[in-house]
Amino acid sequence: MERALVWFRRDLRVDDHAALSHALRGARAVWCAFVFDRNILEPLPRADRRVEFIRESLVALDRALAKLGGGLIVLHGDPAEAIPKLARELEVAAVFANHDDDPYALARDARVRAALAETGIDFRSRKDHVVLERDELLTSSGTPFRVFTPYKNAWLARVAPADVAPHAVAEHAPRLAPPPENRRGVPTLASLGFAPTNILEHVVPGAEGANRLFDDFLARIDRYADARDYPAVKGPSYLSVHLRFGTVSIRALARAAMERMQAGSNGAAVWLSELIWRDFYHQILHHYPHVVERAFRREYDAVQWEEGDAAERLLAAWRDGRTGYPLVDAAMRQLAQTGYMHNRLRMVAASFLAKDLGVDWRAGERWFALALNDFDLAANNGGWQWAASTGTDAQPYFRIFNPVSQSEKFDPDGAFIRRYVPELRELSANAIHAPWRADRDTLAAAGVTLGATYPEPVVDHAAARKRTLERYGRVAKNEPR
DNA sequence: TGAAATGTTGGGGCG
DNA sequence: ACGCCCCAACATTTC
Repeated sequence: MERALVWFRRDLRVDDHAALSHALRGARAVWCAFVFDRNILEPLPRADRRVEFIRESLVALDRALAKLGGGLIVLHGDPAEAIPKLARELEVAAVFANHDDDPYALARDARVRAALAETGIDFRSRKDHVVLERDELLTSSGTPFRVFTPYKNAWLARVAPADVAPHAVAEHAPRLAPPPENRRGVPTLASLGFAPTNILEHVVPGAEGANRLFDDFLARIDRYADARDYPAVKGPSYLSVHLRFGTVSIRALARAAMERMQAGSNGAAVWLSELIWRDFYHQILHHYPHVVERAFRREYDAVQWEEGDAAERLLAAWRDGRTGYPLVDAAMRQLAQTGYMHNRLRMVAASFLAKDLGVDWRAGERWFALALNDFDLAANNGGWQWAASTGTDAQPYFRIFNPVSQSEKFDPDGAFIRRYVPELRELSANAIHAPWRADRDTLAAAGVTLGATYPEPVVDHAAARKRTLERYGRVAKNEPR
């Protein structure tokens, strides 16, 4: 093949890149392109941290490609038009891309493929974003795994070094072609119609940002198992946003985790499980796309969630971090302020919305989808369905988090709460988890007035718990399965 | 990748 | 010394 085009989407790096490696090995001249997808950008609020992360990561990607003699062509429009147009202009024989199994992306790629085919251009896509995808790992009877633990065991038994070996790029780099003169440069945020955000205060974009985090994490991965549940502690890798946009390769992470696990690190084993959860939810989305709209366990589509103004007010209080439950509020404010939320808190916040407020989990899922820098449809949907007990391998519906005991367990001295709910800063560890239980003097001494400086609890947990047991119990009785 | 309700046990205070 | 009660601590079951 003489000429090829690599279309970057959620894989904004040069190293260990399946489509790029494949194209470089198959063609004499290879161009690289990214499209700011109008269909995705248009409905977004005019300030979105992800758009800024992507833009900055593209600048880094362009620089990395330029160092190898190439560069990045960045377009703005509908990919189904922009990619075929560019491919014809460059007279390539094929467009290479990595799989993206989100429903929108599948439809988009089908349109691109069809439009390319009109002028005889191939569309070739490869697995890149997960270690095992689609039908690669099935039960012995040939059905998809629906429960995590057997999936994980099969995954560990099945994944060989070859599955996580890097896709070579550097040695074929001389085949990279520089962008045409009129196609140079990454558009500014303003020219895309977006305002700057605060993401650069929290995240270093691009492969360099990912590598820094990864180095930092490898130095403490052995402590991951013990540290990961405490939001005030630096336990997690914080790599999720980089995994989402492919500024780091999943294979590089899995490789390191497997090596350290074999060397006896329990922390590495637990962290690898989290990477396997990611593969698990991606194959769930592939096999059961109805989860995007409905419960994985269809009988739970019949759950009667709270509705009307009261439900809207509860949802707004949850979203804005003013439920009166300090850990929940701290979590929701961390999300709004930084675009990140600690994983333990995602479970606490999701459980609170579905099982304390009785609000349809899909409303929470939508908010997370807007606010999370690392938002990934498969993982976000899986996590929400798990928390709402409607999902695959979900917790039983009667398992209901107590937001106060979760707080006492996982933020024992209240350090995390104080960081994001500063109006409670002066409360002692005894009082901070449930300020409404503290006596008048304690609150006054800390400058707290419930209902004025900090909300009263929007619901009573014990009563909410009973309502939730009834809400789900009706379904479980009516439609056993 | 719970929590609450209920049951059991055992130590200590006390008459 | 003994029975009785209380209740914390732990275990089991129930949701």
